[in-house]
Parts: sequence; C-alpha cells; structure tokens
Amino acid sequence: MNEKKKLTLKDIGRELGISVSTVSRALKEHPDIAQETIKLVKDYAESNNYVPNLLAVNFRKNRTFNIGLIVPELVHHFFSTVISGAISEANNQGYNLMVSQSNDILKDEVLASRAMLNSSVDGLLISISNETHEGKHILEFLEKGKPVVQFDKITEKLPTPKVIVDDKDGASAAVKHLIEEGFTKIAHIRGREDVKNASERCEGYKNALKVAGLENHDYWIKTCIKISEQEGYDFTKELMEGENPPNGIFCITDLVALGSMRYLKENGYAIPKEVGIMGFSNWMLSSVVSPRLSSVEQHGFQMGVESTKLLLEMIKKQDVESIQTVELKTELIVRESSRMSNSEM
Amino acid sequence: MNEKKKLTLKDIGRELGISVSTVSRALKEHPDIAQETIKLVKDYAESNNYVPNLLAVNFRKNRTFNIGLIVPELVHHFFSTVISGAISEANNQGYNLMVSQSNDILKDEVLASRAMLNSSVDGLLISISNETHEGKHILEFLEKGKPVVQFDKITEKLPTPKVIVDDKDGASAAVKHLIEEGFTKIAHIRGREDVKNASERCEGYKNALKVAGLENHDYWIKTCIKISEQEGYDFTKELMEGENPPNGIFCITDLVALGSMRYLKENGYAIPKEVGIMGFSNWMLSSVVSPRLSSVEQHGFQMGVESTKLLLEMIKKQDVESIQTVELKTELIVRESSRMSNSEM
DNA sequence: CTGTTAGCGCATTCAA
DNA sequence: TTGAATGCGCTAACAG
Repeated sequence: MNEKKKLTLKDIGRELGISVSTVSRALKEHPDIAQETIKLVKDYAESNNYVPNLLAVNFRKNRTFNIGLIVPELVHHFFSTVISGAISEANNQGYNLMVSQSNDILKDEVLASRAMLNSSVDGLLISISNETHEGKHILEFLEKGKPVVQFDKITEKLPTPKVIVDDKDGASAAVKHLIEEGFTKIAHIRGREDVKNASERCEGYKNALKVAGLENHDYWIKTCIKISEQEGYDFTKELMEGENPPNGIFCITDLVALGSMRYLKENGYAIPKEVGIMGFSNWMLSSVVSPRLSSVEQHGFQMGVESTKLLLEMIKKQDVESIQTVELKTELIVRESSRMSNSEM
Repeated sequence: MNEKKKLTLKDIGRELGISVSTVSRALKEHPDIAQETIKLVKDYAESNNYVPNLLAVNFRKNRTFNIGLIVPELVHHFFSTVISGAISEANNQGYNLMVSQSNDILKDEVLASRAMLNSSVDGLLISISNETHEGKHILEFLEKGKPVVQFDKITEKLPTPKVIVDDKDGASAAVKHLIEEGFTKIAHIRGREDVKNASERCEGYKNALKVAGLENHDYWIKTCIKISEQEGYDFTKELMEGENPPNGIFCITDLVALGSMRYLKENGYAIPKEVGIMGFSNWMLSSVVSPRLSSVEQHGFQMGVESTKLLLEMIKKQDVESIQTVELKTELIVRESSRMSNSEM
C-alpha cells in the first residue's frame, strides 16, 4: 500500500551515468576507484539516502547476520540475563539475535532449532533442555557449516565450544563460607541427578565438607525435581524434623532457598543465628527478601557476551571444529542469611 | 570448511530432465502441472531431502519471515513473559522473533530499530522507552510499509495498533479490594508522571477512593523515579512517619511493595493487620515472599500473543493503516498482604 | 580506473 | 502441460 520503492545501485548508476559495478565498488571505497568518483557516488547516495538491500546482499553472500539463541526458559532471571549479554555483543558486531525457547521439552527444542537452521541464522547459541541427550538437531547445524556454541546447560557429547560457570568451585566456596561462619552441620538441597550443573554443585558441596573434615550424611542431601520454592520448604521440613537436623543449608537455587527460609521462619528458627542459608544464582529477589539471601553470582551477562564472542569468531572464520571450553568464575555474595560474624564488609 | 552445498531446483531439473520452472511449480502443486510430474518431482525432492534456500526465496519475495521485538528491559519478569508469548505465537505462524532492548535509552532504541529495519524484519513489536516521544524511528517502519504494533508502554502519537493492559481498572480493583477489606486510609506509591501506565494506575487509585468517599491527600501520593525496592522502603518511611499515616498502601509494582513491606516489618508493623499492601504485576516473587503479596496480574503472555497476532495479520494484509487499541483485562490476585477477612478463598 | 558479464536460487510471465 | 527467458539487487572475475 505504502511501500516506497527503494533506491538501488542501478538507479544511482543510471542517474550518474556510470555502471552498477563502479557504484558498488565506490560505495565500499575500493582502492581501484578514483577518489572523485568515490566522492561523487557517496555524496549522491547519502543525499538520496541509499540503503543497500540486505536481502540481496545476504542472498549473494549466503549469510544472514542473524544468530539464533535457544534457552529452556525465557522467563527466568539467569537466562534472560544471559540473553541480555548476547544481544549486547551481537549488536556490537552488527548481528541481530533470534530468540526461542524449548520449555525443557526436546520436541520444542528440535522445532525451534529447525526453524532457525533453514537459512535464517548464521550460527546458534544453545542451552540444552533436560531432555536433550543425543542432539542430532544440533549436529545438523554443524553439517551445514553453521557453528554452534553451548552455554550453561551443556552436554559433552556435542563437539562444540562450551561456556559454563564453574559450578563446583562456586558451590565449594559457598559451603566453605558457611563453615567459616561457624556452621558445622550443613545440608544440601540439590537438583536432578541427570543435570550436570546440579551434580557439579553437589560435588562442590561434598568436597568442601570433606576438606573441612565435617560430618556428612546422605540423609542431608535432598533432591529437587522442579527446583521450586515449595520443594525448598518441604525438604527443609524433612531436614529439620529429622534425627540430626543441620544448622546450615546450601540450596541449589535462590528460589529453593526462599522456600527453605519460609519454613524456618514459620517454625521459629532464627536465620542465620540458628540456621544459615546459602542460595545460588544471585537472582534479583535475593537482595530484596528478608533476611537478605547470600548467594553465588554466576555472571550471566558475561556468559552471554563470551558465548556470542566465541560464536561470531567461528562464524567469521567459517570454523565448526573448535571445541574449547570456557569456564567462568563465580562470585560469592555474602548477605544476612549466612553472616554470623561482622568480620567482613 | 564443512559446508555441504545444498540441492537446488536446478539440480533436480537436471537430474530429472525437466526445466527449473516446472520443478518449482511441481513442488507447490501448481494446477497446471501433471499429477505424475508432481509426484515424480516431489518424490525426488523428498528422498534427496531438498530444502528451499530461504535466502533466495525471501530475496525474491522481499520478505524475511522474521519479526522484531524491542522492550526497555529484557531482564524483567513482565517483559520476558510478553516475549515468551510473542515467540509462541510467532513460531506457530512460521515466523521467527528477533529480540532487542533499549535500556530505556532513546539512542539505544533507535539503534536497535534501525538494525532491524534494514530488511531483517517484516514488522515490529515495540514497548517504547521512557525517553521516546516523537518516535521518528518508528515512523520509518511505516514509511517502508512494515507494520508496527505497540504494547504496554505506548504513545498515542504513533499511528499504530496498541495492545495495553487496563491499568486504570486494575488499579481501581486493587484499591477497591483494600477498601473492602476494611482499610480506610490508603496511600499510593506511584511511578513517573510522564509514564502513561503510572498515571493510569494513579487515576484508578484516585477513582476508587472517590467512589468510596474515603479520605484522599496529595501527601499520600509518593512518586518513584526508578521503581526500586529502596524507593518503596524510603517512601513508606515517609508515609508512616508523617502526620496522618495510612493503613493501606497501593504500590505501583511488586518490587516497590517489597520495599514497603521491608520497612513495615523492620519497624514492627503487622501486615496486613495494621497495614495492608497491594502490589501490581504479579511477579513470581510476590508468591514467594512472606507475607505473600497481593497483586494484579497483567497477563503478559497473552499480551505477547495478542500483539503478535495483530502484527502478523497486518503483515499478511500489507496493512500499515490500522490503529485499533486492544485493552486486556487484569486479574486481582489476593494473597496475605491484604487479606483481613477470611471471607474469600 | 571502469565497464561488461555472469550468476547466486527462485518465481513468474510469456510462448509454445 | 511444459519450457525459455527474465529479473529481484548485488558482487566479483575478467577484460579493457
């Protein structure tokens, strides 16, 4: 209806009485072209605000300047932070970011990746669903020469670079901190056994206990399925009502920690006086609940930036062979839920 | 490096001894083509898994099957919920969603929209930044025949369809609820004067007071700039330390309400016994804090779906003239922070 | 330094 | 019912 037709190279050429290819080259200041021609063309292009037809350019060059990103859940503090970083870096380098989510369902992940594969994307950033194991749909990208970078939730089975957080180390630091604050009986509410991050954090927990030579019991480890607030509540109840109740709890996630704190508060336990709590992820909410929740910052924004950098490098080099792993360090964030002493801050 | 070259129509034609155009038509079951030819071509295409080169198709048809979406902030419960809905609907209709954010900075919004305008997107969904008033960068889309739909944070100045939430009505309902629960002196912590949603909610607040014939004072209305937890805390302090302290507070947002509750709890006020609190937006956190926060659900997912539907309709009709406004109803979510009676639930 | 030519993969008009 | 020819807008090899 409205659709103004755009100025093309041909139009400029006709108007200026020179050939299309000269115009094309002039616009990119090709060394072969005379300075005055360059000026002529550029001036004309500018004043008539010529905009190249990207559709044509991309078709010609067989690339799109788009990259895809798939996460399990979009409405999620950590993942949206990662996306934020990815957008920032992508835009910096002249790329747009196409976003989709799998809802932790393999079928949806396959659909989303297929939708992106067919020429709408030059490469893919993905954090896989809990159901993804083989990853044939990911391999399809590599087969077509489109690089893939995995981040956060990854599988070793896929030959792609990976950007992850040092979960084990972060968990270790969290538990070590509880220990230093004087907590001696520390429980852990963990995530599913088949999810790598959860297992890493659990490892970190166990290590820290071992190094400190503290008590450790299988019955102090509870396993969440959905990583919900309610699970935090319920497992804390189990722990506190058990034979040998802990005086510190390290939770796989801030949300779970919130549930844990709710149980404790409702039942008259003082936090951190009687029970110290550590979360993980440092969601925004951890700084606005009371008592404020100690947590482990995962630097999601940086993860988005790093993953995107890696991917764009590969895209530019046409490289689909790289398989390096980048491990980002976490940062311990101490707040009221775990601080007994006033030694720090 | 790896890059398998794709099968093209030409390849199929050569292999089958027929012309490219016949292959092209056969694949889309053009009525002119003989059934057996169709079958022949389709079978060949399938068994050699032919995939059309979308780059070429799009170039030819001058469209991308991508739509763009720009929000002020990605790491934000409401906006990420909207995005989630937009992705879902877009994917359903065979479109991909390109996402960007403005950080509430006009310059960034212009950059993001320009990046999308140049042939990488068939239409735009946008929630404008606080700094956006003229919106020339948005008009550029319309001039190029690319439809735009505004959602949530909108301006009337731009001739596009709008999808908004009935903020006034939602706010009214929230305050009315406080009144029904017996709160008689209700204050409001609002957002910036130049942001439409904030003003609508404030209107709703005032209306509800007027209808009920309750006290109302300018000094019961406090204006946030950043909509932060800290502002909620500070303004609540001002309110409670003032001459005529309220016994109910309606906060522009759950986050602000959290700050409000923090002040009250720290200073020994019982919630809701002494002071009732209402938030707005129904963020996830409102159901996991204690006391659980009453709020107003804005149906962000549905907003994403509706906006996308509108946009895709316009794209399909080549329509950039439509300017209808869709207003979604809110839903009152009553939790502990405002419930005195046990009459409900 | 510049123009000519060719072609990317596909859709479509015009002939046959 | 099919094929040949054309062009979308741009780039690049080649020739002058």
